[in-house]
Amino acid sequence: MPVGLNDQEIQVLGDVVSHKRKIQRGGYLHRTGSSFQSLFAIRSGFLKTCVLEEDGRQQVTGFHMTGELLGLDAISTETHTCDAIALEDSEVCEIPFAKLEEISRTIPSLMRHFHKIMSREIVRDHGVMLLLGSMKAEERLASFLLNLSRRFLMRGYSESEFNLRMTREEIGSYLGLKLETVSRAFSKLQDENIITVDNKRIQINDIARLRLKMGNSSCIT
Amino acid sequence: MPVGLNDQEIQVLGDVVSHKRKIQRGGYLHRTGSSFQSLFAIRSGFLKTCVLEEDGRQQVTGFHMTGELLGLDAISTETHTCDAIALEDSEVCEIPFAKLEEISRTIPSLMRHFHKIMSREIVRDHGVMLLLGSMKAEERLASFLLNLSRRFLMRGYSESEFNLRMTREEIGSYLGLKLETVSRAFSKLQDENIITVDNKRIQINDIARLRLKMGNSSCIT
DNA sequence: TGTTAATTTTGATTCAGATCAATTAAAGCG
DNA sequence: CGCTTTAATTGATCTGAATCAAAATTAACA
Repeated sequence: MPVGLNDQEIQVLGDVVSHKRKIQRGGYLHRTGSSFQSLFAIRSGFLKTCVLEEDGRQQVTGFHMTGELLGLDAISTETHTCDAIALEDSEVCEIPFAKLEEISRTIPSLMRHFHKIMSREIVRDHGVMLLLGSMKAEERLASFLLNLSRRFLMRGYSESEFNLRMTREEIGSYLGLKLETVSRAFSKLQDENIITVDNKRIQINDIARLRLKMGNSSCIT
Repeated sequence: MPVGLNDQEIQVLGDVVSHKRKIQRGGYLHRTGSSFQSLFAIRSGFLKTCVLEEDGRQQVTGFHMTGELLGLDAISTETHTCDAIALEDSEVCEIPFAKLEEISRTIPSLMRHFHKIMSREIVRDHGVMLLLGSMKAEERLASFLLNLSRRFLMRGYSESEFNLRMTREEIGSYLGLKLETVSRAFSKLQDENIITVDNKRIQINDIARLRLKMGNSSCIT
């Protein structure tokens, strides 16, 4: 159930959902090149999507949590263009895309909602492009933490204290930085008393100053 | 008329298109914050989309040519999230989005096609993220030129010789580089006899070696 | 629980690209 | 057409992040 659907829509969408699927930490929801049948709505857990380069390095294209929809990139070629890997035990609903299209034909609000979700993904990606194209290390990390914070808040969790599910290397891949640079940026923000870092546990002490760190760049949605 | 529609679809879509609009070089098709009513299909010309930062600097998020669809990002909030500016005199068809949704309800192939276009934009953005996150200057420029080359070819123009419509600064903004770095990368590729540069005129002499320059990174679609 | 493997932090050094600066070339335009 | 403005190239220098390296911490698991 994507964030923002009303009860009626959720009910109808419930009929579309063929079945639930559990993915263990480290497991794949889908792989690059595998054929596309369904979108996946995350019910619980945390996943990353990444494209694997020939030489083995991976580029993380996103981190995804409850309520988000995965697989939108695969509609285009009917083939998944990235790997989706669970960073903790997760549960997803499989939504056969053909069925979704069929049903959305009769429910305009569902169709509109689906279009908005796709559009939001495009806006998000533009935000990441801005981040990668024009921000420096510390600004990128601040932006990343504020984005996570906001998403946790939206889901009813603390916006100021949370556990990272991903490694420094995965953060670095997403932010276009090396893991050492990510680690140093964490330490720097901690030295300035803006955040407290205890390995994966992050506490934001001064969200206003963290926002300042991000600079004048547009916010990632 | 987005690339890839069949005759029947184009005809139906023709009924949706409310009117054509000309934009002079330097003119705005839409501005950040303006309300969203319509998508725009480029009939001719060349445009850039960019987000403007508070301090006046701009980040180019894309270059767009004939057959491409603009405004997808605005569906989400019903407000444009970027400026679209013509880099040469251009002509677009306005496609009222509400009408498009309505008609696509009765023509499954049109709906599917629209979904594929949105999805392709997401895939493209992931490609740019990869470029910005993991490629170095020369690789980025090679990737950019190959992408342009392919798009010109698809439209019946030469893949090996074309005019850039944008400045070095705009290329740099798109690629996350400073204009001097872009200029140096051009000169380097020319020194190696891979391309010939005469200001905005580009000639690709050895497309195979240009591809090698791009490295092993996934191609931008 | 102990042992191994993976992750994180921190320091030293290097380097790609940014910045600063000056010249040249091209594009507008009265 | 000549004048002004904008764009592009190239050089010199600086700097932020990458790389190399080592230690410390945490997680995995037999």
